[in-house]
Amino acid sequence: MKIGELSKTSGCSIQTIRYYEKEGLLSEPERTEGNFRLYDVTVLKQLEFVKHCRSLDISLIDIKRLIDLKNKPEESCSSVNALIAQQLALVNKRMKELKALKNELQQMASTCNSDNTIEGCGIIKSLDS
Amino acid sequence: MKIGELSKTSGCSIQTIRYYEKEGLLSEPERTEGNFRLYDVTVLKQLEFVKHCRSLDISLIDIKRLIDLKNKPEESCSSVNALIAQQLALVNKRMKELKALKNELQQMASTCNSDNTIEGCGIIKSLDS
DNA sequence: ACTTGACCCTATAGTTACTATAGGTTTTAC
DNA sequence: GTAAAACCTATAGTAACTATAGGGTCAAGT
Repeated sequence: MKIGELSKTSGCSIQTIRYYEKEGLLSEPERTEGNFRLYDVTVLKQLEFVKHCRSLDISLIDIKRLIDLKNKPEESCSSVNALIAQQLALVNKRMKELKALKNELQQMASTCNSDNTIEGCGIIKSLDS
Repeated sequence: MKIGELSKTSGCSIQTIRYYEKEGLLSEPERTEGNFRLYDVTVLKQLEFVKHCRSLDISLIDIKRLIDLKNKPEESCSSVNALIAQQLALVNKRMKELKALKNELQQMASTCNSDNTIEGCGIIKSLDS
């Protein structure tokens, strides 16, 4: 199939597919005589793998590491485990930050309506402090 | 004070200060004869305002809006309120995503150790599916 | 055979909020 | 007087794309 079809079946934009290829996340496809990319089914699996990783917010560099690891099936999977653990730590950290954020924003929102002008606006006041 | 001192007292890097100035978040300071920026205390307050907003993950564009609103004290503060509400919605959305993420990552991490090779690694398997 | 439109190609710029660098000028301390 | 520290502007780099410009290819219809 050509890139347009791959884009439709995978849900990735054409530019993203080309970008992933350039970054080494997808193997380089055959080309037609006219230089069009020509894919077989295996690339679809590669792309799904990348998409799944991205949906977990794993960075492209880490995805590349995972792909390299996949290609060494006899090695220890402890590095895979470490990578996921690290990702989890990142998510946990971000969640904490977001909770604090949410609290402050909610509190700010609740102080808004003393009167209706910016001069008396509690939100601006708390941002100023 | 010069930019180095402002940087130290505010905790913002020198480049960031210059960047904020370029983006119109700080008023342009006086200059010495030798073209060095010369700040008075009011800029420190402006900078604190920006920092506080950034700590709430408010985008620079939105901070600029807030600053513009601050300068119209007689107007209605409903736009301020809307901006904060929107920010809160954004945070809530991101928190939901992160929770889902965390769940999947935790589940993946727990499937790791069937044997110790990548070939049998449950994490890679779940990423493949 | 020719044209039209859909599809494809590469290369480059834009996005956000900074950080880092290069290459130069000014000030301060000795 | 000179050397170091601090400052200046302009530009490039970061992540993970998206969008655009300016072209080439291919299939269908006339």
